[in-house]
Amino acid sequence: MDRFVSTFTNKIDAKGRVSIPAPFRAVLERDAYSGDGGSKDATKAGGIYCYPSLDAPALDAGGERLAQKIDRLLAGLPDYSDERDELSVALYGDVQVLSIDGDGRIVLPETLRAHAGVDAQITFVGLGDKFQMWNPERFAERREAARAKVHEHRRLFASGGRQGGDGGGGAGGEQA
Amino acid sequence: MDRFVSTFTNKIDAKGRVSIPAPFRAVLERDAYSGDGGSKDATKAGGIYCYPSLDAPALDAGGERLAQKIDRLLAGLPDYSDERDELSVALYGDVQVLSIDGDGRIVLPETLRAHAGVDAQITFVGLGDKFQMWNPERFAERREAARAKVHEHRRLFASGGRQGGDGGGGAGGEQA
DNA sequence: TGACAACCCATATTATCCCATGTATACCCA
DNA sequence: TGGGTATACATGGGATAATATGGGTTGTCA
Repeated sequence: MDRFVSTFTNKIDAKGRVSIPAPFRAVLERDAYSGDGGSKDATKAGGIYCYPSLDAPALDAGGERLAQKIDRLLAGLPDYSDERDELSVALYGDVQVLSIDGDGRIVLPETLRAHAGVDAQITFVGLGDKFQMWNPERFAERREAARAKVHEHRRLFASGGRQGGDGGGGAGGEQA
Repeated sequence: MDRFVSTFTNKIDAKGRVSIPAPFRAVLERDAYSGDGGSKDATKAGGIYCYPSLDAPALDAGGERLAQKIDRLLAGLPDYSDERDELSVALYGDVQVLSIDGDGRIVLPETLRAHAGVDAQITFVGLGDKFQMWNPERFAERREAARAKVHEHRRLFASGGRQGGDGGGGAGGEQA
């Protein structure tokens, strides 16, 4: 199963266009082909779902698999519950379907750019099922925080067998 | 089960390329073949997952098995939780998928080289499930520190007898 | 007709592939 | 056992393809 991994920083040009990192594009294409019955239509394969992150100044995006995941998430909540209504609005309400042009670029609408606080450059961050788009400076902070947290909690999930080298490497961690 | 063992030091050429030590390459290939249903696709078999070590100026790397380890780690967390997003950033976001060319080499991106502080040469250190890449001088220091520490703790687990303190380092046939 | 979006093309930079070389190790044969 | 050869590996360089990015042109809708 393909995942979105790594981070890439690309430019936003005068027209508001951004290149999707090629590895992400590859994941999206495979996703679209396998997701529905194999329509090779570029328009279909080229669309990504994008919406403001609920809890961060960033944008969440992904392909068919992400959309289906949201569906399943909502399906799990009871009909007519307040929670479901709110979540539906929050998730579906702000979703934009962005088409990818022949050169692998999308155009970010002003509302989305505002939410992420991006201007000249934008950072793509792979998160497995989806990816996020960040203002590069803000992401740097976020990344540090995340690394600190993993470092802090590492022993919690290190239980499942000797969590590899950092356990072993831990013997030598005293520099740095 | 194959493991990464020993240490090797190779050169980084003008283009940023490094040869993966042949024994490590062999482990990676077997890993990729056994990991998924036997796709002999070179692209698949040729990729290694690499990310900055959390607590050392080094790079962690491995094959499919390492990737699956990360997946399992995240699979336990609920979708769309803050915690999951945060861990995803540190785990997926920092990972780079480096493809191995026909000559068994990878290209280390500038960001990774910076984190490890490597320039002309780089030391590969086998750690079982994964391996690390170090600046040769720094690794020499770390290894001394690790040996000292092992020696210090030796009596704690010395009951078993065959506790060859070498760790992996000492066994290593340094080359180059 | 004007603004905006989709499309097409040009280009520089970067990564990927392919081939050549030197060297150390393993192998073979006398 | 010694000499010679073959093989595998690390490494360097050049050619080629992919990618990101800038600019222009056409089409579309208000």
